[in-house]
Amino acid sequence: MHYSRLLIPTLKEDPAEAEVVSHRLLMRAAMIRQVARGIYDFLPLGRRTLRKVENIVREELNRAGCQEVLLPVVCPSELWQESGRWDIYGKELLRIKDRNDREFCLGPTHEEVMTDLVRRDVRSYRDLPLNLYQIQTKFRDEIRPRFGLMRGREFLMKDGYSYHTDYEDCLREYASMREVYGHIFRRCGLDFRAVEADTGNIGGSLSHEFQVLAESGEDLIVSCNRCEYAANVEKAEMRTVAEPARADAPVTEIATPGVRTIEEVSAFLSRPATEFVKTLLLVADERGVAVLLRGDDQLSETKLKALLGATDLRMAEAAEIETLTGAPQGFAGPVGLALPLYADERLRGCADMVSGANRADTHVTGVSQVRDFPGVVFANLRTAHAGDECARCEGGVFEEHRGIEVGHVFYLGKKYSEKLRATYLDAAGAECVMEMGTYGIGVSRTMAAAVEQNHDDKGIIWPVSIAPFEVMLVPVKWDDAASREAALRLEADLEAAGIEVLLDDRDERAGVKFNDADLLGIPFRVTIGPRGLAAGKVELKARAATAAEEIALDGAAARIAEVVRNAHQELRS
RNA sequence: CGGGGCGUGGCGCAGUCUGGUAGCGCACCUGCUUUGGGAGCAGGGUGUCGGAGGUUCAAAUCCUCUCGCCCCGACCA
Repeated sequence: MHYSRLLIPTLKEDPAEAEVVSHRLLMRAAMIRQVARGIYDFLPLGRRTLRKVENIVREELNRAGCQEVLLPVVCPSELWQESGRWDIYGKELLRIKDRNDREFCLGPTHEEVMTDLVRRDVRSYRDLPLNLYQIQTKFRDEIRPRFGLMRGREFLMKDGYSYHTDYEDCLREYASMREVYGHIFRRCGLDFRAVEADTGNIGGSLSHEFQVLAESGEDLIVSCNRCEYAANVEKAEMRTVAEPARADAPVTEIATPGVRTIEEVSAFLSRPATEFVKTLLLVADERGVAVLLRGDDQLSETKLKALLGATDLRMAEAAEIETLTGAPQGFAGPVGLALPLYADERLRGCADMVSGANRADTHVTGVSQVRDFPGVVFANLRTAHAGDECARCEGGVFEEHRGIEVGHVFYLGKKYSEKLRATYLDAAGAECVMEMGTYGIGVSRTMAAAVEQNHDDKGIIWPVSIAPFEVMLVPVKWDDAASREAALRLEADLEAAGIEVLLDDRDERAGVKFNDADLLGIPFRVTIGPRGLAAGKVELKARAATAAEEIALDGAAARIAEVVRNAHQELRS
């Protein structure tokens, strides 16, 4: 392919709105353009990379026995009414009406539609198991789209759903998908972790997220340095290490006018945050509860929600706090608080702590758990951090990473199949509800994650498996007949060898070509110039490498093709 | 939804406070010179100043409304 024939309007300057590396570089390298908030065009190069990711996904899934289908973008509300999600999904679900005033939504996920397909056409246990997937544009009207392709409203997603006769078979498929996802992301050249995750609103009880490690990631995860355990910090199970108990002290009230936050009170009293009981007021399914944490810990709402079995959980508003505690925000404490109390394990048996007094402008010191607030339910409620001890092994310690969630696998059970009556007849002729699993991959997000992980200050460094082209030919003097001839021949030879080649046939200065080549990030660059040709040589440089290698023009195509194949091979091992 | 910011040529921005002929850099077009890491000179085209309304002799600039985009928060596959 010749550069001048492709639409590649690279940008010399950073677009003002791009915050993160992938957004900036994908824009500058002319792979994407924003059309509206969270909605993007894919230009030719971007389309090619997206297609590469798609094809890796497709190949690996097909190999694992999954079948590709294509479901509609516009989905009738009836199915969503049936599952009950029409009313609970909220504003993220973009709802539209047709000319007859019938309600539809743009599919943000397709459990309903896929299950509808299956329930209509699958009758017998003989037809199961079944794993169907599609690669299709999704729309979620996110409150706050950001970071380019990382959190768009419209995005390309692979979503798959599996149907089984029983739990064991569903778990087998779940494990298989987990493994396949590993192959997929390895082939995409990504450094990632499969982490245990919360199942959120989708429901179900078993879930792994595939997190690409990157500073710009929106998720925080911990992984054990000793065993395989890795989890979202919201979910991670860690040990509570016993602290040396401090001596009891009498409860003493202290005037703290206008001093509210842990930081403020800590500074005011000159005592560390570790000696504070932080009291948070929340509303769980319309019911007020108080959660106690050590001053320096953060609540994991995920863990609390799981503990309470609540479907709706939110922080109390200022007015509600006054009603619940009798004091303005910033002065709540466990002593004498007439609410259900849930405390993080770390507070078990603590003594001589500081907390709010449930009275305006007043705190108390000398609070002891056993003596002053014995009636609490203890649980692991705090967010995990680096340095916490792993609960799954002996002696392991957590490391902390930021991650970009590019894939998830969920065991769903019968949540949707029951509501939508997806049933089959077993060998005995009895009607049974199917077991389900659901498996997603953010295809466009994976593309962004790859850039987050593979770039330098000059541009993108695509892993060869998802690069828009494998080799870029850069004749530094396009108007030099010998250079041109050598470049065209090399292009033909490489293409004959099945290599995807981008030939920069622009009549530009060398500097411009090199800079664009670095920006586009095509993994191998071959520089062709009069200087080298005089000696029968061209220059081969890996985008990721600093040094170039001189190779003989004679046999160059074979040599380059080999290097490219090796690079592919490395991602498969 | 709350807080903050920004909309001026394709891109990046100045000009707005203090109203008075709409600018700069890059890109683009033409010519000459140049040519292995974003060339030089000369010439050229490019704008409903996001939109609507208002104030004024006069509005990019002041006022009101509105739309879009970005950031922070709440929220969330």
